[in-house]
Amino acid sequence: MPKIVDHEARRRHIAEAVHRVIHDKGMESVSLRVVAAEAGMSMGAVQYYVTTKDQMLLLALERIGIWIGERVAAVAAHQSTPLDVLRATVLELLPLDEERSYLNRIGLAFQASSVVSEDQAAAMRLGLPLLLSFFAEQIRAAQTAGQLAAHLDAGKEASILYAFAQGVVNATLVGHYTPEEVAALLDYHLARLRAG
Amino acid sequence: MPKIVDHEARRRHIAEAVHRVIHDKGMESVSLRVVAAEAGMSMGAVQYYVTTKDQMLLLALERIGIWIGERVAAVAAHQSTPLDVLRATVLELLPLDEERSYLNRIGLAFQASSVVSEDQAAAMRLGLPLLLSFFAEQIRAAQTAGQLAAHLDAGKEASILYAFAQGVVNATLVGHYTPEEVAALLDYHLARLRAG
DNA sequence: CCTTTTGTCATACAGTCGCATGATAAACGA
DNA sequence: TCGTTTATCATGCGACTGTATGACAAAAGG
Repeated sequence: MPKIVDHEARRRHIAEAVHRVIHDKGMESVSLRVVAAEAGMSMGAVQYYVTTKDQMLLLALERIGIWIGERVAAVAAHQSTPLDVLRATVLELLPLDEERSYLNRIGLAFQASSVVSEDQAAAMRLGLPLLLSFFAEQIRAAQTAGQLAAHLDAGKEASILYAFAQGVVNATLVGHYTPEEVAALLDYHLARLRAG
Repeated sequence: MPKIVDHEARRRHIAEAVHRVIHDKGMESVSLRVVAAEAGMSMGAVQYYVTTKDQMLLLALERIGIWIGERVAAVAAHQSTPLDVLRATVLELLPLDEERSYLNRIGLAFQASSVVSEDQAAAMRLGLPLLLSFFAEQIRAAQTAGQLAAHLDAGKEASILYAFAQGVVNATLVGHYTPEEVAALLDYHLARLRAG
């Protein structure tokens, strides 16, 4: 077993163990020992790939950013019109089923954690502009295709759309909305953008 | 000093110490000892008013809900038209200055914590419908006053407005938006609701 | 064969955690 | 005045924390 080890795979394995711990017991119960147990390895092995707890959390944060990005890209690729892309990608970000709830629970935990850790905040800020500019791009494409009103400010609409999604995530995770209500809200908002 | 003590005041004092700890060092570093030190009292004294850590956090959560509610009510009382009320109360919820950032940092921490604690989630769900129905009420009033388009669904608009606010809070606390951008976004959205 | 590298492990360390307990002092009711 | 209640405090307990260290096994290079 020694010598030849796929470091990338090991790191991903650790990151996913962190994800599961955060999802099941919250950020407060993330510890090297707990994560090691969840990953099925000894504490020393975890320490070999991750020297500090902060680094471990940062690894898990980057990993989930990549994961979400891949999911969004995959969903976007299956749509035909810009408006469909927009709607589908926003839906992908909302906690409408178990897997998306899983991602959003972890995301919200890191959101709060980032307020206190500048390293994590910096990692969070990396993905955000990408998503916002992607949204804005789709809005502009939908405008030229006649799917959305031409007078909309694509940049501001993208920001509002993303903020709306994040806010809905918060409310839904504390149990305020059902998936049906969430989808209805999004469609109501998007319909508003169609008419001139 | 013994015997006659204002329990309400003591509890508020403890809750505010919890708030400061959460704001400065995050939810993870909330402990009975740290809070006691922050409150300037011994750990035993804290335990006398709060038997468990979870109870202490719940106290701090309820207290901040009350605080935000009072602030919103106070701001709303100083406005003349329904649309002004709406705009002013949403602005009050956003991290546009140090005090509102303070409140929102703590709020976001509890938002994440509530995902894992059902007690806290229940407390969170108490205030939410009140705010949403208040928003909806103001929207309807603005509609009858001719300030907002009559065809809007007041309930859905209220939900979207609140979700937008929460989402903007998240992004701003991570350092993505400046206060000016936040205010511009809100005004852009509200302006959209004016025209028919 | 021997040495070096790579990976894993158990353990030690000082510190903190939540919670429980018993002592103590101040003010009230009798 | 005396006991009771109210409030505060210091301290102990076992468990857990993040990090550091040294031993050790398996493969690779000489």
